[in-house]
Amino acid sequence: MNGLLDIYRERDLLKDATEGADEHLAEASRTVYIGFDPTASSLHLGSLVPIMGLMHAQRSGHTPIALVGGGTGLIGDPSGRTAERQLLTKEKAAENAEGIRAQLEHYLDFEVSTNPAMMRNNLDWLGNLTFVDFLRDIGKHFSVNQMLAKESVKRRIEGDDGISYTEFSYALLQSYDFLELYRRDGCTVQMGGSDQWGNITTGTDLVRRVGGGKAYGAVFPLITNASGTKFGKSEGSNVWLDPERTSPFRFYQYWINVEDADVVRYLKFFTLLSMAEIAELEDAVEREPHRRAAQKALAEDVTRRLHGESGLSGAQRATRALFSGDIEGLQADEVAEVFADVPSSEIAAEELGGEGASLVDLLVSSGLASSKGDARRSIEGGGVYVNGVRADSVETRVTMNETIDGRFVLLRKGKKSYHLVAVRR
RNA sequence: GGUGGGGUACCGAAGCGGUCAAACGGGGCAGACUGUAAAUCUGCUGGCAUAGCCUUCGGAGGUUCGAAUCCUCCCCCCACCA
Repeated sequence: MNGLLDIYRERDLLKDATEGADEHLAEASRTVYIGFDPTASSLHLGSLVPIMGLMHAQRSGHTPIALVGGGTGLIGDPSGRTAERQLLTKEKAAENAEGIRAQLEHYLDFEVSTNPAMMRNNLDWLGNLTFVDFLRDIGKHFSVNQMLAKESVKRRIEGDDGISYTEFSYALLQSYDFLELYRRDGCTVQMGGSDQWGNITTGTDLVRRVGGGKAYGAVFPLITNASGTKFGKSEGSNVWLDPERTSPFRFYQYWINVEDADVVRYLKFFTLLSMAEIAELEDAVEREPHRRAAQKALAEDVTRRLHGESGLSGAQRATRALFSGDIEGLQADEVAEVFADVPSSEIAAEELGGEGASLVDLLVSSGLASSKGDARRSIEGGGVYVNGVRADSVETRVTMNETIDGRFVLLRKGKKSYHLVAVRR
């Protein structure tokens, strides 16, 4: 029997696992959990590996639990803050949990009768926990000596930054989560990113000591880029799963732009394509890299899963129009449709009358430039296009003559940043 | 509480009375080359009314013709000691 961990291994998704986890997961259907941080109402790409981990687990017959840290999220990382830390209200935490659940539904099945996915919020038990109870029931079972030996703690103590008591205690709270899930849902396995290894093993210890049962842990590798930049960031900001925050078009583009050196690993991580299919794509990267078959397959699969067939086709239409066709030939209606996904703003028709509006101002108001100076520098560097035509002067003004059917002006900065200005009458 | 070392632009890090909007590296943005890739090369990277002006070097005062640089007080961080 092929266990869950073998599936992870095959896809390079397993960094480490506790003793006996292999057999435990191969023998029978188990309940496994991963924690997600609910500081925002949306997850981003950093959570995609754990999500895929749960997805594989459910597909192999296990019951996945997504735990949102409504309680632990409150104390998270206290360093580097000067402003008063705004505590999440219970309502806000619940609201964020709802948003996260909606996103997880694209990956996990909450309805299936045999092993439906579940959501839990640790605020349910941490919220009522008193400090004294915590010290008596949980703290008692931890040895400070052992905790100091944990890699994550040791590094902080030896480093220049030190570690606060709050953060030091974080591992205990996370361990307590595991214990609660073990008691409530019979959960025996916790998974997470490799940075969670210390917290996870601390949890398995607690379950053994207090719960009297066996518990296991497994961690996924940290995802890196071949070029050393941060995975999951596009132009410096997070790529979100929420279409309101990251449009399907941008999401699709993120994957299309994955470099050759990463694409095969990402196919293993983020799609369910078989190893044979991936091997074929790997071969294609080798033989005819310019076709970028692997990037396209990756972008297609990942976008379809999250944004559905219509989200995918919209993204592809926009991509075709932007990168292979010339937009000059498009009708206004087509422009509107194709760029539905692209950031847009409005401008009053009067502003384009007569002399028109200055391109510099438009770049600033559209957000393509952060200041007028920035806008000027971009134009001087030859990186700004109006309706696909390079702007050659910082004095350029945009008038009604430049609009597409009097309805739109398409601004572009560099190769990939677009902004559609709609004319309001 | 004591002693010592620090707080400089997105990050790291120079500068230690004028030539400082502040070296250098990283990151970011743009251009060239390409395959919407990587690597490489080039330019830019506080704001504005851009040959000029304004606001920045933890905070507030002060000395000086002139301060990131000197003085005073305060705040914060780190290490060691208690």
